[in-house]
Amino acid sequence: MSGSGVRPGRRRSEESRQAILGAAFDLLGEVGYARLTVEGIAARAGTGKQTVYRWWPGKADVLLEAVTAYAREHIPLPETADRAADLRTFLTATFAAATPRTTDALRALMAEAQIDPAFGERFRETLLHPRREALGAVVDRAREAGLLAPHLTTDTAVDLAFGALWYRLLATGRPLDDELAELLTRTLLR
Amino acid sequence: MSGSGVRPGRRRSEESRQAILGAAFDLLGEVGYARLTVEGIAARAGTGKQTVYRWWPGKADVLLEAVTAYAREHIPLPETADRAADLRTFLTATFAAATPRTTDALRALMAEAQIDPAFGERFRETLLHPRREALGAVVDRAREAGLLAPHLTTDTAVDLAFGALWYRLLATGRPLDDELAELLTRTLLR
Amino acid sequence: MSGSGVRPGRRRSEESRQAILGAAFDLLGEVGYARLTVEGIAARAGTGKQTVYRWWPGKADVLLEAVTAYAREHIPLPETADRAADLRTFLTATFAAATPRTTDALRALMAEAQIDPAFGERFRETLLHPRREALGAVVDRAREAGLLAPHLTTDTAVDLAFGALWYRLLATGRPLDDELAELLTRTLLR
Amino acid sequence: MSGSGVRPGRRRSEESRQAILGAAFDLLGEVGYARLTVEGIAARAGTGKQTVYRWWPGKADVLLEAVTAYAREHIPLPETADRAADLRTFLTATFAAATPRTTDALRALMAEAQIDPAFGERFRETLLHPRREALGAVVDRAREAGLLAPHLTTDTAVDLAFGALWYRLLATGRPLDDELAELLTRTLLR
DNA sequence: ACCTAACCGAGACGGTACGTCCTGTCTTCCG
DNA sequence: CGGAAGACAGGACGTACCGTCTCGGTTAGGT
Repeated sequence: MSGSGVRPGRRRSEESRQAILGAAFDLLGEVGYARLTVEGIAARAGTGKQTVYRWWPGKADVLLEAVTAYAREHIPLPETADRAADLRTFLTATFAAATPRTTDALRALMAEAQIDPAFGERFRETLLHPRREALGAVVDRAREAGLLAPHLTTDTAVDLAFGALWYRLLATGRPLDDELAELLTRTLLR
Repeated sequence: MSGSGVRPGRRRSEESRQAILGAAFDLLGEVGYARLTVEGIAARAGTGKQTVYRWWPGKADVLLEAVTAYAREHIPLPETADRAADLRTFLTATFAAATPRTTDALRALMAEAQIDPAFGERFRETLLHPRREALGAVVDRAREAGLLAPHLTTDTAVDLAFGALWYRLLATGRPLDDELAELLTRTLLR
Repeated sequence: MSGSGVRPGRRRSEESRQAILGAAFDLLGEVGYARLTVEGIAARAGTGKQTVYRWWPGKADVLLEAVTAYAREHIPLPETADRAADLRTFLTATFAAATPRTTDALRALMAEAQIDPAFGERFRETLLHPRREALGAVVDRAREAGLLAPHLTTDTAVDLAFGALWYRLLATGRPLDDELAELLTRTLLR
Repeated sequence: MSGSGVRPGRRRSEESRQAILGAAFDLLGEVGYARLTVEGIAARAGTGKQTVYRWWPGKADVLLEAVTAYAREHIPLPETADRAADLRTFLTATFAAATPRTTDALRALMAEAQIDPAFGERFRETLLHPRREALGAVVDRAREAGLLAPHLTTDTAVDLAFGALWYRLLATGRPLDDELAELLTRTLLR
């Protein structure tokens, strides 16, 4: 019997998984990434340290999972007849997802990606590339309609948009608002 | 005048200072920022740990000093009659300064700035702001000549240029080449 | 019943405990107390420093445990009909336990007890008091038989005996031999 | 030939010497021997560290000088016709010199003597031996008068007296009072 | 009056060890 | 057999002192 993929033993506790993701996110807001520890996450979640290490390589990957789940839910991929508006909509929605809490997480993840190359790879694969693909699709549709500025390739256009986004996130703290979305749209399209 | 600035006691050792900056830079290349330690820097430099901590808060500030010294020496501020060419020249020189070794240091510093807010403040003050000021001056002179794209403010233009620079540095690894400098120039100036 | 004393989690490693006690004792003989360090003990024992600090407050307490174990095993409490002989026997056995290696440890412990009052309290409670009690019992039995010198109380007699012992240990280096045991016996009893 | 020991140059500052001895003694009382540091002594005395190290090997030797000066001044060597009374007088005066402040210093010195063998040698030579000589002289005069207990040598008698003294100082904290002086006199003389 | 020598306070230097914190792994018992 | 509890080996942290080495400046002969 035992059948298909059903293995013996206790199943992974969905409750623990949620508790760990939540604890990591909460603690990040409370103490900051520098003082966020796996021990602290486990303690807050009411689990053992091993339960964290069993499912994630370290604290950064816990946050990464928390953030990607959030992004998957909150950022749509617009596809209407007005391809210029689609771009503006995408950027506005992307910026709107950058709440103070997700902002903290994103900055921490980008930092960790610089420090730990192996995590950097996972970070790019899991979060950065999918976002590039999404924006790239919107930009491509604009180009097909002849709206893209002629000296820009898709990749470079994406670099400019996400460059501005991350630069404000990481370096200046200037807001990710509708004004920036509008400005980027005009810069990329014309 | 004023005087009295002469304090008693042994002077700071310039030899140790140089040895520490050099050791930090070398070790960063050899083992990466994650495994760069103050202990390691001191050992390599042939100094005591306390001599590092006496003059710098931590390993990030050592690297910051090493990098700012480099930037001060290698990036000129062009001021010719051709204000469009000045922008292209500035960006090209900036990108050319991003050698593999300085690139590693910059990525580490930006990462540390996210993780340690106090260092972040010093990083912005010491490295980011001066670079923004420099590019801002070049952009301003272009605007005075009516060359800047009309929908761009100086700050936003700087955001776009440095955004692209840092995004490629931190996220994609795409090259900082003359092509990018040319493209940015055309995007900003129109 | 028996109550709940069973906790989850890994048990204390008896192997590490023994290794630490042994390493401390060996290193004391090799380098002396001044250059005996917790780091050295842990390294020699093949454990982490934290495993020492988890169970002992510092290097002195490690030695104290090693010495008390030794004393417990090697010094009997004689109780025969000849109460004068009992005293002589007790002193002789006590002196015989002062091998070069235990002597080193005892001198270090007495020194540390002077320097660190909190350790001093533990030292008295763990090693000094029990030894006083033991000798006190022998002296008491002698007094009940009318053998004790009339002007001596039990406490004072004990002070004289242990005073001579420790003074030779700490100050003069003169031997703790049978002659001293005999002489103390005659001085205390008569 | 030239003159004996007359050298050119600035003379040793008696003021600094006194300030250092006083600072060491005061700080010992305030913070205890464990937290007494050469840096602290120099700072309190208003001198440089080098001035301490120029004249003393370390903090223990500073205290040793302070204590021996005290002993030299306060403990007489009685020499009357009543040789039994002389012994009692000597012990009483010795015990009286053990004020709380000198007691702290003596305990610290004996501790340091165990830990640092080189200092131990200086300690014995400077403080312990002279005191033994003094008591030995008194005991010898008693023996010449036929007053010493017959089974005691001079050395052993001195061991018993100083043994009780140091044992109470280091181990039990019981008082060094006239009762102990009287009791030792009776025990040694018979 | 200058020279040279030894001292002085101050404080940076190369080092060592401290005691703490966290990592990632490993037992142990419970459900 | 997953999971909590928690001990384990390892290693960096930032601090405190050690004893030494410059500094500029003072105080004394010797010439």
